[in-house]
Parts: sequence; structure tokens; C-alpha cells
Amino acid sequence: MSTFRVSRRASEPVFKQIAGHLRGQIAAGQMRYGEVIPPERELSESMHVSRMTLRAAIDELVREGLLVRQRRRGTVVSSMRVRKSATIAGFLSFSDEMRQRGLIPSSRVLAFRDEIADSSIAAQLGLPIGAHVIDLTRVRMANGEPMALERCHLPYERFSRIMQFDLGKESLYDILAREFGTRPSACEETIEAILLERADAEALCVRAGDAALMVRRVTRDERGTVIEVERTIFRADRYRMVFFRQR
Amino acid sequence: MSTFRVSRRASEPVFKQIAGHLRGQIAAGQMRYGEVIPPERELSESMHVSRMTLRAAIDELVREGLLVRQRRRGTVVSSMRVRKSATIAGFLSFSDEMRQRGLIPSSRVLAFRDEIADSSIAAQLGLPIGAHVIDLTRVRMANGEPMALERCHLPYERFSRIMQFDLGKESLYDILAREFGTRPSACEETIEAILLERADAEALCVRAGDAALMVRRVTRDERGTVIEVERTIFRADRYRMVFFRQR
DNA sequence: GTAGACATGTGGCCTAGACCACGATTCTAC
DNA sequence: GTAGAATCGTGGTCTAGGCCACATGTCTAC
Repeated sequence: MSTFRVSRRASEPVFKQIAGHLRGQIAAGQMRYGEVIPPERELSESMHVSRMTLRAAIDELVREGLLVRQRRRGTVVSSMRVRKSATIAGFLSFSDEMRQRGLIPSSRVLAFRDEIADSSIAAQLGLPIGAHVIDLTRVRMANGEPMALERCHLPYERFSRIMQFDLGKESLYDILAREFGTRPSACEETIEAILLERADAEALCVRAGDAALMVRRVTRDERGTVIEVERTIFRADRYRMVFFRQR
Repeated sequence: MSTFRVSRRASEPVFKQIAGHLRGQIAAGQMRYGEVIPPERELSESMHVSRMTLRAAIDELVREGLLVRQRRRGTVVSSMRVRKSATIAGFLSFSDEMRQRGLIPSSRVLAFRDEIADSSIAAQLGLPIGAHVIDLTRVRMANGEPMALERCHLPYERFSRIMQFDLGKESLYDILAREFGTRPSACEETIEAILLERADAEALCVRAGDAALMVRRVTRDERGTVIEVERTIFRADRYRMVFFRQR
């Protein structure tokens, strides 16, 4: 199967190298959709690695949906065209997401202040009633056109230092990562359809009574602590959400 | 750590037993959120299994989001309350989903016939232009109340036999599984907000001009072949979609 | 011919070790 | 005291085997 050799003295672990190699083979069409790849024992021998190591590589591709294990038959290349990328893309910030689509992101800050949390926000953030929270409300734009109206709340105590930054210029997640060493690790989103009220419609430069997507989101860090609750209203004519699922 | 013993002669693999045990410990609060669990070497010794086996169990819980590995520190119990279940739930049929919420699902079939695919449907199903497809349009109800209007297309050639069943009574996915040995394995969904037109609004018993969620879905089987394309309109006042994401 | 026993080959699971990187801790020399 | 060195302990990776279940194919006895 070509001249692939794992490098023992590379920064990347062997099984990752193998996973990458196989991923490339599949992408390049060397291994066709539906084809059975060589048995694990054979591959591990030809690559001079233990079968466990090879299996770790295959496990990775199976989790990605590129390969499917079939007991007593072999491991076949899945013909799925769509992979897990969406799951990862889910954590792109608005800015990154727009850039990825070739649009220029910008923001207009409508509110950036600390305030007393209402009971719902406090509960979601796991704070006591009466706690201070940061309210950050922004119109998110792409190429100067309003795309979404985003209102997010963060615990004031933990992130008060953030108030010295310009959230019109910089991505919230970038600041959280750089200044606080925190990055979103999991989130829960609920999506519903709404009719726009006057104020929100005006901020988005559309008519009241138009349809819009409202996404509520609770974001957590690596330790599972809630770092942010957010409610974003997306213009229905500009936005469509895409999800991939696999079992 | 209690009297847990793995059983060597059980149908369940050892690492699954351990994963289940740990899951139970966490659920029961024996291991608290944020706590560091004993090191792998210690656990594997006390459970009389190899470290690799123990790691397989921990890997499973990490993938579920119950545990988080922290290099050089240990493995801690995540305080995530929400786990991967949603990803699986994504494949519940409408019927199962309603039942899970304690509602009684039913359907009213508005159309069930074969027809010539339009170019968009044909392309999505991977069929040539002019191919026959099955059009199944149903109002999906819960406790007799319309919840969604679903229109789905399946390739006629593969599934023509389905036309002898009563889709008002039985779940599409149940029939696909039982009669064709096929089950959805992956899907891609796009979600957008729309304003209801008169006809759709009437079918859903709401007013034209109300907001609704429109979900387009392409479903694939294990081999990645498209088995169904579907467009469902959900009443905004009855439906809200929930997603969980983790990196 | 046919039925049953047997062999083969696959992925699934398991073991008992090994070394690595690297932050935290402890010890040592000054 | 303090800086630097040595050690420890963690998860991360890797090895070279092992046995298991079981579908499929093959062989054997009749």
C-alpha cells in the first residue's frame, strides 16, 4: 500500500500518523467507498506497528464516520460524504464562521454593562439571585449587513476584567481564550422560530412581523461550568442552520 | 471503592461493565462533580484489570462527557449535566419522540403516491432525472393536535413495496427497519424560519403568516446511501429544537 | 448428495508490561 | 532563603502477544 512509513521520532503519535495517512488515502480515492480495507493484522504488520496501535487509528476514523467496522467481514470505507466537521464548526465564533464563508464580520455594540441578573439568567449561570452579570448586546454583521442580534450574559465576578476590551472589534471567544484561558467546550442550544417585534426588527433592518430564528445557548468550559448564556436572533432570510448527525 | 467486581464470564465485555459501574457511581453522587477520580493505575489494580482495559472504560465516559481527562492532573468528573443523549435522540422517529414526551402520536396521510422526481429531489436522492419517487405527505399529530407537516420522498425502485403499508398507523422508520432491514445512520439537517402560507397553515390549524420552523433533512443508511429526503414544517408554538454539542 | 464436524479469518476484547512528556514537589547546594 | 536539580506521579502512547465469537467455507463420513 504505497511507501508510507510511520516516524517514531515525530511530535505526532504513531496512531495519529496512521489515521492521517488512511484519511488521505480515502480522500484521494485510493480506497473507494464501500471497499473493504485490509484486515487489521495485515495492516499492522505491513506498517510495523502493533495491532492495538493500528486499531487506535482505525477507531479514530470510525468515530469520524469514514470507516465502518463489520464483524467477521472487515472494515469498509463508508460512503458518507459528510463528516463530523459540523460538530466542530459548532464552536466557531460568529466571526470565524463568517470569515469561513468569505464574509467580513463586524459588530455594533448596543449594550455592554454590568447589571443584576434576573432569576432566569442567574439560574442558568448557576449564580445566586441578585448576582452581577455582564450584559453584552451586539448586532452581528457580515459585509456590513446585519445578520443577527445577539445578547449574552456572563458572570461578572469571573469575567469583570473583560469590560476593558472593545467587543465591537474583537471576538468574545478570542478574549475569553487569551485573557482568561477559557474556551467553550460544550453547549446546549435550543432553536425556535419567532416573529420579530419592532425593536428587534429595527436593529436587524427588517420588517416587524418577519420570521426569524431564535437560538438560546448555554456554553460551558472544560470543567462544565457555565461561562455564558446567550440569546441570538438570526434573520431568516440570511441564516440557515445546518446539522449533521450520526449514530 | 465498594465491592464492585467485574465478571469474566458475562455477556458484557469487562470495560463496559466498568464504564457502567463508574457511570452509576457518578449518577449516585459517590463521585462528585469536579472531583478527581483515582489514578488509572490504582483503579486498574483495585479492579484487577489491565490499565488498557480500564482506559477503554474511561474513554467511553469521556466521550459521553461524564469525565474529563487532564494531563498530569488526573481525570475529573465533569459537571456537565447534559450528555450525548441528544445525538442519539436525533434519530428518534417522530412517533418515538412524542411518546418519549408522554404524548400520543398519530398521523393523517395527505398524500402517498409515486411520482416523477423533480430535479432537486432526484439530485438529493442520487437518482437520474425522470426517476420515480414515493411522495409521502403527512400531518404529524400529538394527542390529536397537529404538530408538524412532513413531506418526504424515497426512491421508488428500492422501496416500492412500502406502498402496501398504512403510514397513518405505523412509523416509517419502523417499516424501513422491519421490511427492508434499513435504518437511518446519519443525516444532515438544515433549519430555517419561515412564515406559513395559507395551505400549510390550514393543514397545521394555525394562521397564515405565523412563524414556523422548516427542517430539511437528508437521511442515509449505514452504507451512506440516501434513503430519504424530507421537509418538515413545525409549528413554532409547539416545537423547539434542542441540540448539544461537545468538542 | 447431504449433514455434520472442522478450519479459517474477521473484528472484539484483554493482558502485563514498557517508555514518554511534563507539571508539581521535594531535595540539595549555595 | 533561594535557585537549580532530581524525583514523582499523572495521563498518553505503544508493544507483542493472547483468547473469544461467529459467519463462512471446506472437508469428511455416511
